[in-house]
Amino acid sequence: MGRAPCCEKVGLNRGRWTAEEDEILTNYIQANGEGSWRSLPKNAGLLRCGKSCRLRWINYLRSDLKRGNISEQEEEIIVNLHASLGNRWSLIAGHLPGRTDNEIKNYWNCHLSRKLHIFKNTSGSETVPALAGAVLKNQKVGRTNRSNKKKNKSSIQSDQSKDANETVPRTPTSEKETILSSAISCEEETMSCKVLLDPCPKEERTEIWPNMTACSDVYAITLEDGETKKSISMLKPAAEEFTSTNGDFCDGGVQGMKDSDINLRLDDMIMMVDPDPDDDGILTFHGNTGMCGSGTTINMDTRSAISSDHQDDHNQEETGRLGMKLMDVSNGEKGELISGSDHDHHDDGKHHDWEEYWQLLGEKADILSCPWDSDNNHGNGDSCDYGVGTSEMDDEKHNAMVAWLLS
DNA sequence: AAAAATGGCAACCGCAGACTT
DNA sequence: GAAGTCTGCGGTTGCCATTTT
Repeated sequence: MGRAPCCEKVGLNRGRWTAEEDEILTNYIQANGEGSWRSLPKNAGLLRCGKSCRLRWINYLRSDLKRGNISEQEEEIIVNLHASLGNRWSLIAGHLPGRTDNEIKNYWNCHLSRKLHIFKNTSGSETVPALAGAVLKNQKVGRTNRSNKKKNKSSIQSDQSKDANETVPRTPTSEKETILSSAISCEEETMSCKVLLDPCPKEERTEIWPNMTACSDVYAITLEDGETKKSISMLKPAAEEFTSTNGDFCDGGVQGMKDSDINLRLDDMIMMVDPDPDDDGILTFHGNTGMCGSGTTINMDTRSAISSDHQDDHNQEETGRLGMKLMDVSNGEKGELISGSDHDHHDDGKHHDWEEYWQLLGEKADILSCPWDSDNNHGNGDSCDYGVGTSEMDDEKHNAMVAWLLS
């Protein structure tokens, strides 16, 4: 069935609203209330599309709108909510009284995504935090040069369509989102895991890890279980520290980071995530964009932690903890327990084949449709022989990996 | 001083779910 | 249950002001 147009566009005004139109619309809504947008223009005597009227009212004329710049507190809320909600601007706006989804969306596209872009570019090519990349990738924005856009509209459009093929869907529906952001899902939704960008006040960082004075950023994983909320902070070392003692951080660790830090983090994570290892560790993992934000860090830290903490004793208890239950996210059927024991870093010096693991994971979880089987995602062996390129590992793969490590 | 680039905001478009007939 | 309509959402584009070259 073809969708009928919302209105006849012939003979209607478009573009900027005049003060007179604003007044007519305001007066009409004050007298008759909101709603019936389709018939409103006709009844009010406006030569506008109903949708246009609604948009004008919601985004500009409503009396309860807050004017002025977005405050730091509001920005923090936006960043945090975006980390957990993604581009659901209306939901985010719901937490910011007086702000509209359009306003927040514009603010994000103009300010925050640029900040993240800068963050990305100043973090070093080898240690690009996936957050910036993920955000930009998910949004597919990255404000382009308007002039160039005008000049090269056709080429830009072809590039966009190309991007669309290479990146995640631009607006996941709830179902799609379940698949995308919860590439790994567990039996029941009893907890959710979110990674928030830098929600930890700077002064608290030194309290958490006083020997990490050069930390440039803190990420936090927030676990929510009904009313309770637990947070785990993840530190991102300053760029200059983000190298290993021998050039291979997987084996050598990270300068400026002590093993105790790393182990503490993993232990904390395990305790937080799975306080009772005997249960099935029922968890659900959400928030792909946010989680991607700490991609490099978490990836590196947890691997390092595993290699230092668990490489010598992959006993059943530990691997049981690290195992996960998967379900087919597309049909809701439960999957079988997959243990990570065969894919970890063993003390024979060999790194077992993660690619096999991911393949298995994909089969079990029915997430093969996720676009992470690019050759670019295959480990090159230079930086780490886990079969997964660190900076190139894509979001879904990364999410799944972290979820696996956490669960 | 002029042109180009950039920033910021407002508005439009198309899609999809909810609702109605 | 199907068809039609309404509404809301997110992505994109247009326009204008400001800044940079």
